[in-house]
Amino acid sequence: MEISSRYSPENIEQKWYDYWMEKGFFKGDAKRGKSLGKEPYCIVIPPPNVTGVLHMGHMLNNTLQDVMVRRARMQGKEALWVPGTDHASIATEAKVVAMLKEQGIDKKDLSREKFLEYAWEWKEKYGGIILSQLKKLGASCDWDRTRFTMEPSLTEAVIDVFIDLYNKGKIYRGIRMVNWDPQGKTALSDDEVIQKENNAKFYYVKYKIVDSDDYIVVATVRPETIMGDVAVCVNPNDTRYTHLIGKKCVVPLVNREVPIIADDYIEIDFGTGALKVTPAHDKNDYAIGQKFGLPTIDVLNEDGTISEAAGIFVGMDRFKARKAAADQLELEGLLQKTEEIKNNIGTSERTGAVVEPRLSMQWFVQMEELSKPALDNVLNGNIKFHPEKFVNTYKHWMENVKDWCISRQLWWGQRIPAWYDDKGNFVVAKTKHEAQSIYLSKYGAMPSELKQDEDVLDTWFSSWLWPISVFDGFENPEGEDINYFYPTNDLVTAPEIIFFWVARMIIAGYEYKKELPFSNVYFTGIVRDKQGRKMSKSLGNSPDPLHLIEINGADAVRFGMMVCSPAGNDILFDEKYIEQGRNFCNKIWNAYRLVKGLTVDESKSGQENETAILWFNEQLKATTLEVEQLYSQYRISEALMSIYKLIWDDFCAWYLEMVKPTFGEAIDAKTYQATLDYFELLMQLLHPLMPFITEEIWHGLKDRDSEACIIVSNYPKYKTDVDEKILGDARLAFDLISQVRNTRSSKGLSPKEALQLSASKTAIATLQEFTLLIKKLTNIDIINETEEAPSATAALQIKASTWYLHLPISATAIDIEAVQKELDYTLGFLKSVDSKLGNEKFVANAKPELLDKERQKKADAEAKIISLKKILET
RNA sequence: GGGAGCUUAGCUCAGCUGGUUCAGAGCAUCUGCCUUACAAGCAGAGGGUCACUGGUUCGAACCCAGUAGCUCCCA
Repeated sequence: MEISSRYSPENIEQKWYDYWMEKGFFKGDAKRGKSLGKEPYCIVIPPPNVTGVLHMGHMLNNTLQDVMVRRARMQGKEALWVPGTDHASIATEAKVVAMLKEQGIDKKDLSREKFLEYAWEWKEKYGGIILSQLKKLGASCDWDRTRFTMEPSLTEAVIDVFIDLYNKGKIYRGIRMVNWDPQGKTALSDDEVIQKENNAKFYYVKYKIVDSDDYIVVATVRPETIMGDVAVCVNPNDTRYTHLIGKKCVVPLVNREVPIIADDYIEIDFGTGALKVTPAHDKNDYAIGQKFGLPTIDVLNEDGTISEAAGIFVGMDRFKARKAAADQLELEGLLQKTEEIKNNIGTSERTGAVVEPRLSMQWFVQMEELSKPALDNVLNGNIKFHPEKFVNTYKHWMENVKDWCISRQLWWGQRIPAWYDDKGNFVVAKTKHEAQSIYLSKYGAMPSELKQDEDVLDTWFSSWLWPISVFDGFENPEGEDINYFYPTNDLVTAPEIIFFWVARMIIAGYEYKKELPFSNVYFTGIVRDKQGRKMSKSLGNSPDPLHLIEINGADAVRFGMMVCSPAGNDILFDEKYIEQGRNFCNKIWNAYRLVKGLTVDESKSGQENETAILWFNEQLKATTLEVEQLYSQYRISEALMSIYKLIWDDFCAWYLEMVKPTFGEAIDAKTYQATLDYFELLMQLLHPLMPFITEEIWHGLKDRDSEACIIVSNYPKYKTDVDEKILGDARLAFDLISQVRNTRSSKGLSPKEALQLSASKTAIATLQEFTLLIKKLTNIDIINETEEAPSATAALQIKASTWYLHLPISATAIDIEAVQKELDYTLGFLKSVDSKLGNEKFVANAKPELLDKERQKKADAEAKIISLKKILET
């Protein structure tokens, strides 16, 4: 069989993905799981935004989920990974509006129904892109279960939950200062607002004191809101202004007389110490307004233009109005000065527009009580966060949780099930019909007309139900799936949505299932470029993941993502990592070529390979256990690195070199079988991380039944303890081997020239099992027994014993300096051990095991010193 | 302004309850090799006052305090 010396993933990956799909290996089945008594293992995907295309963050996130679910599947659990997307109200609506605009259609000219038709059309066309991209990555989702937050069952769940919470008094409607996105023309929750540093100007504006020629100067960054001023506020302890408190001043531009009030909220040192109070346009001002019973004058329209109420600049955009107001003030001589400053402004996560604090009537969820069990169960460890540090963040947020604004002034989403009469009375009900009967019983008369709320619910109000709603757990609380797969096991997500989503899912879990939605939350890092910048479309610093897969193969890309992503740390992505993955694939592939190219000779005993086989078995066992440990701590990158080294160093560099027959020779059957078995186990160990190449090789190694695939094979597992003795001996043998090779290379001796070794009887005895291997791997033909240092040799120090490599006369010069250095180090080391052992407090306080260890160190060091001195004497 | 976290080789990170044969890994760098599985490879090598300053301790990269720098979250 001719196999290429380079691994080419292109055909292999598609082939196996199709095959897995055809065989239905990705399916999770509650009935099957239950009847076979299997443990369920479930992940629900953090539903990607339906408008999204695959980016590096998705790659990282979904590779991790795939690793976990594949491993669970191989461990014999009934594994299920539920895929899906969310409807992303704002983002999708913005996309659809933009698309319509290109076609010359204005949203304003469309009815709600017509608009939604377009939106659904758009969703059908583009909404599945991201999921199909995940398939290229190898994601083993149960695609038949793909859910969407706006499909009927999930929508019904949202509406039912809204009604339920309303009836429990947990949802209310009220006028609040909300974050307003003037571009999306909708309210946003606090979490959808991103603070950005901004260069702004402080305008120092003179407010004339009534009945006086005096002025009070107010510093503001927002002169366009002056028309909404209803007071000027100073700190009562600010002696500069004490005489003005209680007087009135004149608001410039509109010449309105307003009071000068005092409150200790004002920071004396900030600006001029005098604050203009604009309750309609600032959260803190609003609070002051409430406290002092001041009116509110809303000078902005919903699109961010100046409103009628302002009296001037009506219809002008807010930023233009800022300039206009400043110019006007300047003209009137009321602008004392300006000053450049840096401040933070809120921007909309979705549209990027500068968010406007705005008073409006919105729906809210009362969070304080609802969040209690969600906080408790994270703090007590029922739900674990990885890394743990996020518990702090979570705790802080939950202890200061604010009510959640859930209404959005959009059409794409679940419409709020509230019904209004023409007087503004309302009832909450699932249908108009029900609304009418509730209305009747509530208000004692039939309404002339009931109109449903125009607004829809926040997308996260759908997503927080996701772990329940994907199993139709609201519709059918006793359903087979929800009972079997809920609570789910692991959630993998980005820390930036810990509040948006993770916290709220936990809340919903306890509210509606009286139980946690998942046991573990793994927070990934943010994918950055190697300069540490967040990857983003606008920076253009994000590679196209599909292109990367095309060029390098999904396995290499997965390797690259996993190897540089320690839990919870941001990852500084560099294509070098993918190259490393590609090289790794090639390494595995060539090992496979070697093994497949061997011819077997049944007549050979293979006795010389016994040690190699025994040793590798223990090494494989040890690493498998270590990997198990690492997985349980969610240290995926370290698990991968352990497997990498096991395959590359232990298997390829040591084991295969040990058992490889000399050129042209055949291998014995027993060793060949052991090698195939090991290779198979290695592939299984690696499969969750690199699914395609492992499946390919696994099939190539042995003849398989048609149903057998690595993806559903049994994950390597060991019950017996590791034989530390053979691992320790192997380390010594490897040390000796590399020292021999090293000496050869430093003396310029060809590896082809056979040499001899000498060592004491005891030294040889320690490595008895490995002598054949040592000879083979270093091209040594004879090992002599000697108690004295032979001449014309290089001394190799292996722990406490010395080995002598016989050299041709031309290369006999001993590196005295190196030996002396070694001796000095060892003497120093012995001294520190001695001083420790001579220290009464140490001997009294240290644990007995530690004492033994120190005594052993002492003995070893002493032996080493003796042999080093001997070398120097000769 | 409040809170959390980070600072270990050129880079990305390990280093679990303090104990020098633990200062480590991968990548990168350098040297020598196309040695019949693999140059996407093999054999070697160099590289760190564990941010800084004090303290606790028989002993500190690890614990404590302070300083500096960086990051994130909240206002």
